[in-house]
Amino acid sequence: MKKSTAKADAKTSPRERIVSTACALFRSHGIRGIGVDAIAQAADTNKMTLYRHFGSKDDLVCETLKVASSKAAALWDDLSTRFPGNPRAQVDGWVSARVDCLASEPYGCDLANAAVELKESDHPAHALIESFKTAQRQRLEELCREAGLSEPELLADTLSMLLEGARVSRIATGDQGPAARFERACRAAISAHAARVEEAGVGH
Amino acid sequence: MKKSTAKADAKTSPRERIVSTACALFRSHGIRGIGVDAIAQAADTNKMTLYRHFGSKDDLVCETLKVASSKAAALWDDLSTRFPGNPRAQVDGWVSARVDCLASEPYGCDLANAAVELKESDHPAHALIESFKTAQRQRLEELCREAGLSEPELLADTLSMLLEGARVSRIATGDQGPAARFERACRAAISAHAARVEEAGVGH
DNA sequence: CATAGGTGTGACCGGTCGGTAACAAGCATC
DNA sequence: GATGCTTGTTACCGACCGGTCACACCTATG
Repeated sequence: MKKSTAKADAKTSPRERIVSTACALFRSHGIRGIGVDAIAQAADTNKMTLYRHFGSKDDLVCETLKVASSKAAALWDDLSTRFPGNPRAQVDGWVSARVDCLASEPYGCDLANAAVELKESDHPAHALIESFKTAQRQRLEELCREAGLSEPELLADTLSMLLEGARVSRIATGDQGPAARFERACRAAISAHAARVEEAGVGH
Repeated sequence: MKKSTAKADAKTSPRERIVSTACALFRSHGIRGIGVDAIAQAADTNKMTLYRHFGSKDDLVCETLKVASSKAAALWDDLSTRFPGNPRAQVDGWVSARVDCLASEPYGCDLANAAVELKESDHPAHALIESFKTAQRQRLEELCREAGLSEPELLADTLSMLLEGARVSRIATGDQGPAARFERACRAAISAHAARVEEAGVGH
C-alpha cells in the first residue's frame, strides 16, 4: 500500500536501489545536504539495510563516485566503437558527446562537485577523484597524440579545463553563460593544434 | 588572559573579525561544514554577537561572498591603473594576475564553490554569484573588444572557462593537473584571436 | 552618578545527524 | 519442518546544528 515509489517493484536489489538513489540525492541536495535515513527511505528500504551494505556514509559516497566513473568510461568505449581507427574523429566525437552531456546534465560533474564539497583532505573520495580525473586527462592526451595533433599535452589540458569550466559555469550562471560557447571554444582549440601540424609539414 | 588568538587585540570590530574569520572557515571547511558557534569562537567573540550583526547564517554567507566579490573588483582596478589606455596589455596582465591567484589560492573560487555547495535554488547567495560571474565575464569581453581582439565574446568565454576549469582542476588534481598549463592555454587562445585580426587586415 | 548601547555568558530549544542494538519477518535450501 | 541469510521495524544514542533567551558586564556620554 505504501510500498512503491516506482522503485521497489522491480527486482532490483536493495543495494542497487540505495546506490542509484544516493547518486540522485547527492546530486540534488549535495553530499552534506542529505541524510542516510532520507536516502534509505527514498530507496524504499531502511537505514539498517543501508548500513549492512555500506559501513558508513563515506563508503556509500565512494560507491556512488565509482558508479559515476564507470559511466564516464562507457563514453570512451562508445567513441572507440563508433570511430574505430580514426582518432581524429574520436576527438571531434568527444567534443560532441560533452556538448550533449552539458546540455542534459545541468548539475556539473559529480566527481568535481564532491571534490569541492568534501573538505576533509583525508576523505577516501579524494583519492578516487584524483585518479579518475588524471585518467580522463591521460586518455584525452593519448587520443590527441594519436590524432596527430600538435602539443597533445597542452591540447588535452585545454580541453579538460574548458570542460570543467563549462560545467561549473553552468551551475553558476546557467546555460547562457560561458558554457554556451563551449563547443566553439573546443573546436577552435583543436583546429589551432591541427593547423600547426600542417604548418610544420607533418600532417594531412 | 584567554582573550587573543592574535585577532582580538587589534581595534578591529567584532563584526569585521566575524566576516574575515567566516571567509577563512567557509573556505577551509565548507559553508555547510562549519557552524556559527565555531565561527564566533574563532573570531574571539560569541554566537549572540554574531546574530546581532547578521540575522542568520545565510546572511553571513552572503556578506562573505560580497567581500570576495569586492576583492575581485580590486584586481580590475589594479589592471587599469597599471596599463592605462592599453587594453591589450590589460588582457595579458589579466592572465598573469590569474596565474598568480591560481598559485597562491589552491581552494578555488569562493563564489563558484558556494554555487556548488548551496543546492537550495532559492538561497540568496545564488543571485549574488550569478550577477558577479556575469559581470566578470562582461568586463573581460569589453576588454577583449577594446584590445581589438577578434570575436571578443568567444575569447572572453574561453578565458572564463579556462580560469574556472583551472580552479576546480586544482582542487581535484592539484597543481600538476591541467591547471599547470593554464597560462599557456590562455596565451594561445589570445594569440589565436589576435592572429585572425591581422589576417583580416585590421591590425597593427 | 545615571543612562544607554554594544558586548559577553551560559543555558536552552527543537531538530537533525551518523550510527547501533534488539528483535521480528520473509524466504530459500536442505 | 528446521536452518540460515537477508531484510524490515523501532527505538535509541550522543553529538551537533541554527537560533533565542535572560542577564551580567563594560564603557562612553550626558
